[in-house]
Amino acid sequence: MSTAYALIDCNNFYASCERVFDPTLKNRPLVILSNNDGCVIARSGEAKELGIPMGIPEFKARPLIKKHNIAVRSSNYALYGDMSNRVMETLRSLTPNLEVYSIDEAFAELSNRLTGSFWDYGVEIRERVLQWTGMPVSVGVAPTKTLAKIANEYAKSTPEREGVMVLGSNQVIEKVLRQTPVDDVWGIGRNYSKTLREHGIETAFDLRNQPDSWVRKTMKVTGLRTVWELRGRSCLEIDETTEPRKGILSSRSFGKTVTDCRHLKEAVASFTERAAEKLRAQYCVASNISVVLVTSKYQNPGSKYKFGLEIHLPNPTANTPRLTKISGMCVEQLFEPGRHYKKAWVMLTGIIPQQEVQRDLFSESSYDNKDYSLMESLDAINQKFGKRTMMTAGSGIDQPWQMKQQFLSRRYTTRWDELPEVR
DNA sequence: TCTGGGGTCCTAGGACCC
DNA sequence: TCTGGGGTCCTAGGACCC
Repeated sequence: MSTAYALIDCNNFYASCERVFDPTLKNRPLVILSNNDGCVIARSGEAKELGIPMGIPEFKARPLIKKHNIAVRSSNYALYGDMSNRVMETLRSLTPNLEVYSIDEAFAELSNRLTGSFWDYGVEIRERVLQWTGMPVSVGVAPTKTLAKIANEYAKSTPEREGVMVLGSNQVIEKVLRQTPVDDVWGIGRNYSKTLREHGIETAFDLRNQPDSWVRKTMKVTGLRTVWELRGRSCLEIDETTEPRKGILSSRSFGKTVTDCRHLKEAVASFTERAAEKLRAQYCVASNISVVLVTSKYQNPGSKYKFGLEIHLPNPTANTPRLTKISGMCVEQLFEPGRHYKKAWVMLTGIIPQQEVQRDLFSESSYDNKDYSLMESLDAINQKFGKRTMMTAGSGIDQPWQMKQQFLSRRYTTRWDELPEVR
């Protein structure tokens, strides 16, 4: 193996973050709920063993939670985001070629190492991250990213591996692929795995042995890449760049259903505010904004429950008041009395770097220097004094639609007033 | 009663151009 | 009856990821 990829993945990331700052949670089963406390989105190892499934609605899990005295937390993204940065910085101290793939995983490219030393490298990563951040991680090493994912999974589920697995020789790869259910392969989701199983393809090993033409036909080029990667031919490279996002979405379910237009406009205004903030954080402007209002899809199954509108902005902008005004007009058009709204979202697309904006000489509404410095001060104030210190009046003060967060832990690392205390 | 919030890539098909 | 051949751009929708 001359070039190899490592996948470093935090174990039960959200649960581990909570534990770093609250030792009473050690060894106790723990679940983390989605925004709005709707579903279980993360579980500690103990909670998994007790049979709490991923994604289950909280009310369905409640009997088990009671029975086993499982600890419950609302998701605390301020805390998780900060912990994630610490882990990634630690990884960068050990490997220059790092691709941060998600909040809790990163790929590293390892060139010119001897097979023997991959294992040592994995152990070193684990030890350093644990020591510097308190976060347990697992490491999988293999000739391709797809195989590194599988190696990582194997390291996690096989305690004897002590959190590190190297897939080097063909014999070992084959043995592990035979044990890997096809739906555990990266890139194979619910739909494809159903199709594959209908064709008698049960394991990663079976999938690897399918002819290219059939794979291409049933799973398109992305599927073919997956199969080649399983065969050890690398098709996916390390991507270290952080390109600007192509779309920025801000959405929330409401704490309780919203039926009046004013509150709906407030909610959408505040989502617009957040989206615009993200947009400016990457020094970009948007050329389109779309607003979607959502009612319950469970209430009248099959009937329409999403109502959306997209507006093209002749002059791309990142100006919050301007965007808020447009999204408010969308709400007015979409709103129908009598509907019970559960959720809304605001999406910004057609995103281009600020400097590349075509100036429109005859219009005052382009994103000019005055706009820019106003927004810059707004962001600076909110960063210094906390979110929503300054906001547009349209986003409402009382915000009755705010999400439920009954079990929120403190933002230990990002708020002075919520630092952990030692007695 | 109660069901998350972000993202990516690919493809097909239509509009439109020369 | 016969009815070009190529291209681009955009959108909607479907698949996937964490």
